Amino acid sequence: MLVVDDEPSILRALRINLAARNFQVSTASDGASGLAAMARERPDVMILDLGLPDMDGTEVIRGVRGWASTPIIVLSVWGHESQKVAALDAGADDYVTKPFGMDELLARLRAAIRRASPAPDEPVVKTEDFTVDLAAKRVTRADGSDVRLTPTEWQLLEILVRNRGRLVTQRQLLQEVWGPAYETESNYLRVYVAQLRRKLEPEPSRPRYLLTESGMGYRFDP
Amino acid sequence: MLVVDDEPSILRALRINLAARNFQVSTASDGASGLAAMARERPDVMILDLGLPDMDGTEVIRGVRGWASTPIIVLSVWGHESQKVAALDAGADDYVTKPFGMDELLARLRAAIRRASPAPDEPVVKTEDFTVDLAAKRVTRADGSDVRLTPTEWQLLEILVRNRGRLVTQRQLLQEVWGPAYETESNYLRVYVAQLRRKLEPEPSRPRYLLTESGMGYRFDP
DNA sequence: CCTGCGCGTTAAGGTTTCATCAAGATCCTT
DNA sequence: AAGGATCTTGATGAAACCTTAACGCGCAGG
Repeated sequence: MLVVDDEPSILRALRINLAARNFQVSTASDGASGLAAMARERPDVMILDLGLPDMDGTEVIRGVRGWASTPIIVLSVWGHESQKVAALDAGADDYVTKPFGMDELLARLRAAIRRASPAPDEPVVKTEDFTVDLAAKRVTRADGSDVRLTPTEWQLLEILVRNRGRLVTQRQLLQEVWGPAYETESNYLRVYVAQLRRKLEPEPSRPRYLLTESGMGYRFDP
Repeated sequence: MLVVDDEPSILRALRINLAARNFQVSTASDGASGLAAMARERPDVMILDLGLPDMDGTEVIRGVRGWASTPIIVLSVWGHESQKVAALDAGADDYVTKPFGMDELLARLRAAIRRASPAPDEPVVKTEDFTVDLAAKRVTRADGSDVRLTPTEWQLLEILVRNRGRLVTQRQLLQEVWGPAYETESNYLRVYVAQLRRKLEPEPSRPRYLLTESGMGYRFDP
């Protein structure tokens, strides 16, 4: 996170408060060095005071918007409404007037960050023989062909893949796929694990990825 | 655009000003009808007054955020800072205190809309048999002829194409096309997917692009 | 050696889900 | 106000899926 402000007191207050929330804070005290820091460090958010000594705040905003869509929160002493409009239309994401409450600023920061990171990238798990894409709900064999999985098969595989390398107990599997009432129906597991092996393993009767831990549960080993 | 406020004077002022800017405005005067209107009309932005007669404003925000990421701008008389924090953390995008300047509100609206419609990464998707142009809302067959799609057909196709390669659950499709109240009407999907196939697939009864994943949803595979 | 247990495998039945068609209801335009 | 397009709704046969039961195998303990 980058804070650009020419008042040392504000800079200090922000640095302390933000650092206390585990934000990585860097600072700049004029527009030019702010833009330079922006290019150098690529922060997640920029907090920008409009009253800078060297250049107009909207110029800084435009300078950033030319190449990045990083959220910009503008900070400013109470000015004319047209100033807010200019800053927002230049590409700012939010506008807070000083004096401001730290809690409000933090909340607006969270909102800006939340908006900017919409894609919690789901992992793609690869093995030598197939690839599991959790986001697309898709399994592809090494030769490129798709594997057709039924809903239950997919649920089961998903749990095992999300816990890859770890042993998952029969109880947990049954509970998450079939519900708490089926905790003891380990028959279901045998049937469905066998189906998954038939579809995924190069040698279904000698499993390499979907391993049985006798008496306990199953493990997916990539 | 949807405005939810219980003060008729504000409602009128906003309606006039927004309509003058060529916004399509619809209104609601309490939380419940606001949520209903949201589901029914799918506006691009929601302007929400926190002081509603029937329910807490943050509840409305959460109600929307449960299924949509439509920008929400909160309007409120000056209150305690914690109110702002609560609204923003519930999922609001911006917070404006009354009395407010119309120009500022409009600028914040523009900012919210700008953020919500990010640069479409790949607005044209091609297959061997047809081309979908998301920006122009147009589908062209390989021989150059246009495909006529009804609004509902287009909405459905758009979601599938935007998520190309990924499985989209029935739930998500129903929610985004027909609204959260239709989550279980999977009949609609069958009818409309069949229509899309009839218009796009070379062999409608043996789909190549619009694939069914039984029990889970549909997938567009280019 | 026999027995019991856990696991793998297979297949049949019953149920759910899907594709397709068509008729009414509704919306929109003329 | 009529007509066409579009959207709902219901019914039907077909396909996919889930459940269940039966049987074989290997292994440990009696």
